[in-house]
Amino acid sequence: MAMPAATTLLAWTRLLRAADLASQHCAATLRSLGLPPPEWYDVLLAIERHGAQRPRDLQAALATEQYALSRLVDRMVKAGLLIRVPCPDDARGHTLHLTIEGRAMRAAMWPVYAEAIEAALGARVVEEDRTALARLLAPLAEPVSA
Amino acid sequence: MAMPAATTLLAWTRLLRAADLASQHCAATLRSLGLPPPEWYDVLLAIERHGAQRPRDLQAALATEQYALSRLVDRMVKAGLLIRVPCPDDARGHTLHLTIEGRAMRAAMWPVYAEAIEAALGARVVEEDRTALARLLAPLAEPVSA
DNA sequence: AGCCTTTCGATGCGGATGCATGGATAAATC
DNA sequence: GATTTATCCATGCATCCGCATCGAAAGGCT
Repeated sequence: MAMPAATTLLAWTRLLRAADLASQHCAATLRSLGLPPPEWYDVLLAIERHGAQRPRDLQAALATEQYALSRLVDRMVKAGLLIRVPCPDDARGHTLHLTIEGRAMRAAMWPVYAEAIEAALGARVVEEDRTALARLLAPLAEPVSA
Repeated sequence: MAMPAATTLLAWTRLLRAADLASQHCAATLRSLGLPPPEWYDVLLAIERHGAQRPRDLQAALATEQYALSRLVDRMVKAGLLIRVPCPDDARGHTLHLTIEGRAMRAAMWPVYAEAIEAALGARVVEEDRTALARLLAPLAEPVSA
């Protein structure tokens, strides 16, 4: 029942609040322009960068839950941005490919996403402090058990 | 369509990931012991500290959405931790009071919550860095428009 | 007083999440 | 090669969230 240090509590509340505000701002900005939420961008980008992938690989890369990704892919397939192609050497799985529309959507989202990130973070913290922030957050961006 | 600086993107991803991991760890720890989620603690603490309050005050203090708080209070009332008392000078509203059980629940949650925070943050970042982190996150813990 | 605007809090509805589980295939073990 | 175990992905179910909106009561204005 050790009471955490005051600095721990302060850092804790600010960390959670800052991340919440930032992601909210970003999601709201995309939404206000009729664009899909940030997660969609992350999926589209991952596939565009590293080629067609299987769900389990995306799952690891994006640090998302298995069922959450499964349903996210469902929605993106339904929206015509992704297609599921049966995996030749593993009948359990499939690979996820971008459609033309998927590629176009990623391109359309980027300027908006980038602008939102800039507004939420870049424009509010100077370069030097962003570097320090990234360094301090590095250990926290790894799983707790590790 | 300005591309954010590399340091901005790095800080961005780490911020979101760190907060997600931290809050996940905390929620999972409470849940594994059959305790309510962190938001419940925040409500209980706010009322215990500052006395009975109206929803709109809690809403400001906890930075939560109006409808989210409304339903959160519903659940907590149903669980017997809170009661809604009609407001004498404003027939639209009511004040939220802790029950005995509510007080007991807050006390029961604290050691677990504290331990989870310590594990997720306190034990992974030294005092000096926690202070720096809190300072760097300060501007980001304010609404984006401000 | 009578209206208009604002504030307070709840809620219907569609959609997303978390948890657990299921069905199918692949890999390992014997 | 047959049986067990592990992996891959989907899904039923309950809960929770987000958005919009609503009814009721205050507060302002003329």
